[in-house]
Amino acid sequence: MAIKGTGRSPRGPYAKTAERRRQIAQAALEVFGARGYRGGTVQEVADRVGMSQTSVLHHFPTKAALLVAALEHRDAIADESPGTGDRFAESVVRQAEHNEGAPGLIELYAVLCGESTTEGHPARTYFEERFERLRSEYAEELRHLAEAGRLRPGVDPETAGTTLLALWDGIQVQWLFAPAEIDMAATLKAYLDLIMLPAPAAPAPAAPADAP
Amino acid sequence: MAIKGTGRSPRGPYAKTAERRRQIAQAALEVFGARGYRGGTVQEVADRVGMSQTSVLHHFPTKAALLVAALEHRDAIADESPGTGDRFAESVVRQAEHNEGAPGLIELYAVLCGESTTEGHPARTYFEERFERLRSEYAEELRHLAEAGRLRPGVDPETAGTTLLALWDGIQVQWLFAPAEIDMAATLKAYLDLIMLPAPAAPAPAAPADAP
DNA sequence: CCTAAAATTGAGTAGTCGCTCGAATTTCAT
DNA sequence: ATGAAATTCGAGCGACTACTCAATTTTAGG
Repeated sequence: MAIKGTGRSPRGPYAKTAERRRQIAQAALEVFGARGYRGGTVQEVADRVGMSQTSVLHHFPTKAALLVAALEHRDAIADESPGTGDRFAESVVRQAEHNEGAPGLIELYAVLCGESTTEGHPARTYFEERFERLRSEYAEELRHLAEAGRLRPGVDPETAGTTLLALWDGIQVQWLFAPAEIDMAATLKAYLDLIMLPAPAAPAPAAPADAP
Repeated sequence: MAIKGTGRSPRGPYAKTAERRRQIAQAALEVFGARGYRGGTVQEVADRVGMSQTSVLHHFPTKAALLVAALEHRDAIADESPGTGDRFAESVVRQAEHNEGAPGLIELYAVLCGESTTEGHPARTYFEERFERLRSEYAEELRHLAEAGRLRPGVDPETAGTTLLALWDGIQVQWLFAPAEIDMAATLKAYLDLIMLPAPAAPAPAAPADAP
């Protein structure tokens, strides 16, 4: 039998194709980050990879598909699942510091986030789902911290989660306009310090030590 | 001499012109809010006012000028100078509640804020200046509150001002994606309650009143 | 009323964009 | 090697864009 694996007769992609697609996605990330989706062009992406516009559209059939590829590529690079428990605040701050070193990621995020609120924008559902997912992830993490007594009394985990997400997005935009004046990580840390209580210095002793 | 006032011979604008320009600016606000600057068209603005594209460009010579007019029109409608002292927090929350009733203003702001971070965007300096102005306004207001002992110890006025601004912008974006789930005013109030201390119940009596 | 400035408009221009089509070239299992 | 599939590309299409120009209509000062 000449059939190998499933009986699909068409040949698969060539060896270098995966790498080519990654190059295109990276270029799309940079172009849409610098010019927006509506402002960027397929030609510009092609130029950056050094190939023809037609070839780019061979790998990603439409401009919208190119945007989706750019967003997925960004996810693969930027998004790190937040630490839990004690490490939650720490990991949020660390990721903010890390992103500061890759401005292209922040640009893409900020530009498309605003642009995608417009009618019929291909990234709309991406951001809708992302916001809902992150809100519930943050809220759950903060709920655990509250149960552990690490949250300042009166702080609502859902509200604080929404606030943290909004603050993060907002501070990125301000940073893009004035990178010298804005310290993203410090601002996030200040908010987290506000809603969180310091860990007990040591495992709380069952009974206070007697004074001699 | 036939010269009247300053010696300008050309006639001024007609009576209805000011109103026409306001209509155009309002339409531009709606169009750019719903489609963005790059996604919106001059023709669409003209259609909404019910006049030809050429006439719109007679009043505002370029598309960029149309955007500036839309932003200035928004400022005239939306921006209210924040109250001072005790009324600062109150007025921030009130303005958030008020804006919720005019989604077009929030759309324009959110869309253009992100879009204007891109290269050569005509609204870039508008947002640069706006952010810097609001940061210093908020910081100064919070500094006064700190001097009055109304700020929680350890809260830095500059950081809190930047945070408030970032939070406000970020929560607007989340609200645009999920208006049913997000309460902008409540989220802002929760942050303000976190950084502020309640006013002393009454002017501290010099001496406790005697009980008969 | 008259007339010059202001406002409005239809037609048109040059340019750009996403995308298609057919052909040439490269890859790679046989 | 060979040939079919995968990839690349030049040419071009149709639609849309901001903006211009010349001509007409409306306004209002004298």
